Amino acid sequence: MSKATIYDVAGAARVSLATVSRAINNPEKVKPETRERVLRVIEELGYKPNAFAKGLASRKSTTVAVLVPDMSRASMAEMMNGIADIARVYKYSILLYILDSEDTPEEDILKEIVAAQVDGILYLNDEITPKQFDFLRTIKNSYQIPIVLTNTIYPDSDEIPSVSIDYEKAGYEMTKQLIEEGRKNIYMVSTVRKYMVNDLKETGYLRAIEEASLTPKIMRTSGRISINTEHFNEYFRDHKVDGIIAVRDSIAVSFMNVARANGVHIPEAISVAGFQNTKYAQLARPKLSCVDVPIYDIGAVGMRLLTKLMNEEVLEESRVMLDHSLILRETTR
Amino acid sequence: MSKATIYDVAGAARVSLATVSRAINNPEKVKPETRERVLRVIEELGYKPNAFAKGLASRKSTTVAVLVPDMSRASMAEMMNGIADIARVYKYSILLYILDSEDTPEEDILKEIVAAQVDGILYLNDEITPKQFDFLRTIKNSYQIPIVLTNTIYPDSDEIPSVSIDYEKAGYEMTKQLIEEGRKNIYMVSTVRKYMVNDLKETGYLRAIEEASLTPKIMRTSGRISINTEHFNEYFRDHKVDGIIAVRDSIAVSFMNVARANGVHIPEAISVAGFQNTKYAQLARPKLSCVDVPIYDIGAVGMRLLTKLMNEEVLEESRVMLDHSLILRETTR
DNA sequence: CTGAAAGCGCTTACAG
DNA sequence: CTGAAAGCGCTTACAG
Repeated sequence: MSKATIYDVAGAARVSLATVSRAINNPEKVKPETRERVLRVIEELGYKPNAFAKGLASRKSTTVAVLVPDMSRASMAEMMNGIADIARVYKYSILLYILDSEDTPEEDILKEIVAAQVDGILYLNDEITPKQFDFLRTIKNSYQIPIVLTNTIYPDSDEIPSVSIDYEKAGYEMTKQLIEEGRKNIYMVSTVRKYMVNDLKETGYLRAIEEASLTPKIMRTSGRISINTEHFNEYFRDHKVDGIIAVRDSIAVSFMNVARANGVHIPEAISVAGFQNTKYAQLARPKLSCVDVPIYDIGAVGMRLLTKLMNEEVLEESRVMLDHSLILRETTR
Repeated sequence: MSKATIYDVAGAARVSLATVSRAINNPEKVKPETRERVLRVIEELGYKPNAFAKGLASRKSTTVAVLVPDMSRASMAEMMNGIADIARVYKYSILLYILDSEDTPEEDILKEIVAAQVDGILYLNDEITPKQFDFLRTIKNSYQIPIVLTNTIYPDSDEIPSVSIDYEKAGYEMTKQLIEEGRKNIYMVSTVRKYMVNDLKETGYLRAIEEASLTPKIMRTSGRISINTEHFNEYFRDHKVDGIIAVRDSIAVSFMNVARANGVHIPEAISVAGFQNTKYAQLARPKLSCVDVPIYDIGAVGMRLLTKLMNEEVLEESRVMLDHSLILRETTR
């Protein structure tokens, strides 16, 4: 039961270890009979090449690093599913690096990744700061490690390929939807921290609002429910609101709760929409209208793109935008 | 910027590569002056040992495999955070293996893990079937790889250490709580599939129900919202219900939605409770009462336990139960 | 305390 | 098509 080595296989198949290696990695270079004999022995012995020896000798790891700045988001898990499924198809292993949201010692991570000799990197988050982007660019340029941004886009630069949906367009469309419902005082509820993707949603929102000659109103909240509650309460006292587009489903639901507590009916008085189509949206009452983001697919396509890059194939496009759709349920009319 | 090797360091520090290796791994075995000189050079060159060479030579990978049968659960992400934080402290890397829920070719995964030479394995899920348990036992015994079960317990066997809360007790306590509220027709809403942890919750429920001489009523649902809805509707037609304990928060919320649609008031007519204290529970209206599971801690303690095992330390206890608590919000009275 | 050398299990030109 | 041999970058007894 202890692991067989390539020598064991070579001995049992009466060939040299070089032939065993070839039978595995370049089957076409070895005579069919020999190959089959070797493969049979491999099967019998349950042989599997030692990943370290292989990595050391070949300088390739068939491993990708997945950098996750923050695992706490619900969508991360689903994206990981997409990544893992494709990784399995292409025989890549996944090394997971969770970056602390605040004090990320990026130098250390960099060293770790380099030492681990990963063949590629997937950066998966809707937030990416200029500093983080520079960090990724350094890795890419200094060590020639291909990188794909997953579910985010870095503006004004095609240096690092990305996979996401067209968040600007999605923001535009959802805003347009509320405008067509006759809403005049539409707020976008965005986040305090600088999230690239939320910026795009805002841009889309602003475009639609301007086209309709309405007044743009952007409200920024923290992600924390307790703080939001107070924040929203204020708005009900001081402002006129008849439409809300939140950058996340959970924020939209949080808003609805406050609205209800203030005796406001949804969607009669206010239309509400979110982003992502999470379980929160389905579980909420009334059921939340939102932008559906194909998060599994984003992960899967991102990983697929990375395999191409690692294979040194040429990409047709460096910014892949998957299709999204508006799911209109009960919080819009 | 291309990676320095141990030879570069040795050359620059005017020592042999053996000394460099010792300065890193067994600092006490090298004279302070020499050590400092070496360490300074390492710093200057930005040297980081090649993980493959190190793994190959030492037969240790400082890598742990995290086996995740299903990434889609919200709690998984939070548990991963706990694991990753502790892994970082002890300098372990994380290799992520997501098992397909259905057709897991366990043999393949086994081979991969063995080939990857991981030092330890974390199995993280609330479900573990006898088959999966046997699989883990095989790995443990045949390859001497330490394993820790995270957020699950395998009954009647201490062979594999585990970290979780006392789900039986939690189930008991929550049931007791509803009984003390005067509820007589308390249902436990559990899952169709065989989840070990849910079995424990049921056991606790049954114990409390029996003690109070009530009739136990276990309803099994799938995890899917649409199916649940129909299922719950039936219950309202045909059964008397005044208490619901769902094995997951999301199921509890789903139930509440159906209750409301049937004109039933919560908590006046029915007390409802869930498990986990997820964001669903906080976002729901009325706010859901539930058992709080310290999921981050479970991950962290699980990883910590694994480091001890990998270090061949003796464990004081092989079943670690962390504290839980009942959070009584608005769905109980 | 330090160095020379073997060895970890593979891949890959280089011959044949 | 196949084999002998060097080499990947480390660790670790073994001497000294």
